[in-house]
Amino acid sequence: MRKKNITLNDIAQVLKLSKVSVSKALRDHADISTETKRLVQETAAELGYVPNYMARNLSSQKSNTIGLIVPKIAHHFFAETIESIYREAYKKNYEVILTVSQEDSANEVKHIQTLLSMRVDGLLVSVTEKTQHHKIFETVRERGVPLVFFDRVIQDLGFSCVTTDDEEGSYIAVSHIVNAGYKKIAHIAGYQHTSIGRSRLKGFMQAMHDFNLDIPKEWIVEGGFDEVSGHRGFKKLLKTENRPEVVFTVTYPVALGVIIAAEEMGLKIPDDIDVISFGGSNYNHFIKPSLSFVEQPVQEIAQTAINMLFDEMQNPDKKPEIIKLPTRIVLCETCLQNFKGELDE
Amino acid sequence: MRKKNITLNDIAQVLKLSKVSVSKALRDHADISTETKRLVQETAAELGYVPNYMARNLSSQKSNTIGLIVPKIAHHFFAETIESIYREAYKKNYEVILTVSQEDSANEVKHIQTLLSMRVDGLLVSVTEKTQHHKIFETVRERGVPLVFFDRVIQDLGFSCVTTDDEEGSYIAVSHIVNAGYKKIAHIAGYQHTSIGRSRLKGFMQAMHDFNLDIPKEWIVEGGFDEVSGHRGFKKLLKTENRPEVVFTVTYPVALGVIIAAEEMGLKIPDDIDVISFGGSNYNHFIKPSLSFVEQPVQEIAQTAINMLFDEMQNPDKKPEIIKLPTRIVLCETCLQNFKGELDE
DNA sequence: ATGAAAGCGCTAACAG
DNA sequence: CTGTTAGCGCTTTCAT
Repeated sequence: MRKKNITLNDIAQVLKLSKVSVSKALRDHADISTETKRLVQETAAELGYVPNYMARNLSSQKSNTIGLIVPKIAHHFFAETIESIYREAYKKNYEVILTVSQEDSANEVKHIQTLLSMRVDGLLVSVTEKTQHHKIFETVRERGVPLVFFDRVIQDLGFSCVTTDDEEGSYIAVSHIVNAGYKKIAHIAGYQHTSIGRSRLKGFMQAMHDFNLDIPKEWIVEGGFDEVSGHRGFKKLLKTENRPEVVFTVTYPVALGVIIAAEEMGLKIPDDIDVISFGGSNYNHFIKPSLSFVEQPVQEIAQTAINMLFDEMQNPDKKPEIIKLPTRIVLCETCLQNFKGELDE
Repeated sequence: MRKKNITLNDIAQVLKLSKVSVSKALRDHADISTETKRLVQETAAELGYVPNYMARNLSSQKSNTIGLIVPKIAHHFFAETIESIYREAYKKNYEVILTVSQEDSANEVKHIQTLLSMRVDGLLVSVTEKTQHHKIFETVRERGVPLVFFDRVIQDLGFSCVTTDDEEGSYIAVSHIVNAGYKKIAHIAGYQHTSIGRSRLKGFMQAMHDFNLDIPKEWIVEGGFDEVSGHRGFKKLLKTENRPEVVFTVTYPVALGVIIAAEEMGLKIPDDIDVISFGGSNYNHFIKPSLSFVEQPVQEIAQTAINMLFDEMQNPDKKPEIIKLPTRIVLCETCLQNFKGELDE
């Protein structure tokens, strides 16, 4: 027995106006007298009028929504990013349609199609750790829907990208590790078909090279971005004869995997083996030992990405930009120093 | 220079069919011959046709979306719940529109209005810790939009509710604490205008009563659900002469606040004062000491809630149900026992 | 098996 | 300032 929805016409009839005037009044259009506006607003409220966005959007040819695609939610970086994006979008009176690919690129494709069908005004995407086929993004390009990649990006597609300066971040991490007195440094890296996997490894290599440090092949292990990958990677790493003194992980969850693996193997962190990670977590203070890490500018990434998207929505001919935001290192209980008494000077 | 969107008509013209037939063919309607269907699907793909959901929904009077409102995302319970809800919705080919109230009931109202405007087919909501005015929910009722509350619910509004069995969970927690040998038990409780705040306190009181334990007034501190509240609550609790031996917190983040406060005061957990919480976290294994806690059936809540919602969407006259899902206790490094050598038997 | 007509609720363009 | 006329792209009867 659901009540029929009130429409513009219903209000118009009550007030003996045309629905156009009502529509205008409701949207505070300059055409309408203050008096009529008041009247319309009042009766709309009385009748419990709820505008129908589907109709509004269909006729105005814009949806006032942006589509957001992330690989997962229950992850510090994405949870924070999503919250920031929602906040920014609300400020500009946009609605966000969030979809979760669950690290599955088939889902990703499906979601982009859905979002296109919904006629979102723009797209914000962070790709899965498996995304390889770029055909769907060409479709997006063809439809002329503005898109901005963030964090996990695909650079050569002609879309704007906002990321952490991953390369520099890794470089900073290695510099710090070296300063702490280590020479035998391993890297549990991300998949090399992903942007962050590649850039973080690249910064690592560059730094190692600049510091004249050896990089035995076994000290670089490639994998995903989650705990399981960290666990697996660490075990693999410790199988070799030539053990590293410290492990730099591509993400925080990977470092967590390392902690578990180390515990299983009876290794104490940071005494037996030390750890530092790319990316932190809001509960890092609570874990023992709390990890030193390269901090990503989470808020800034979200804000920059959505602002760029809005820019492109307003100006479709805007040239795509690649933006890399700087990191800083946060020191906690790991990788403090390895001098066992010797001083830095 | 964005390309014009392909419509049904475009396909129809190419194929010299009517748009009706094309529409039917695309939706695999029984009216259409297999041959024509194939033809239509092919050219649709060729032309890069993307259906316009706004138009489809406007004309079919349903949106195939459900609205989801949560107080925050970056919180273990909600992050997990949201992921589950998305998964379930995708299975049934529904899209989810997530909105975040940020614990602000004005936002909550605004979001519900937006969601109603979007003509979502159903609503899934967990209210803010401040929600007091229920007028908006009456609006939802009047519009006949199915709604299911989950976790943070409002019971007396005639909507279905799915929650943890909070009362029982608290009871179990206290039972366990007593078994561990404690008698002086405090509770950092949630706001008493919230469902979970009330139920968790109620279970606590009942258990204390059944075990014939004293509850000095100062041992019950009321507040919010976040770290800050825990921190504040603990400090307040420890000001009294008569210190409790153990603190039972209304949420996991509150327990984290307690940990910080205890650390600041130089108190060791669990030796100087012990802690147990309602609700856990996926990183609990990593913190020291890892907390024992009452585990909420996160997945089940999400699944039950969304299934009930789908039921109500299909059968609008279905009676609302109140469902409480059982908890279990998870023992980690706190609240293990307080016998200092004495055995349990 | 196919299509013509009507309409979902709204906004835009143009007149008065 | 107010209203008329046309759609937006699709689905739903109801004919044929």
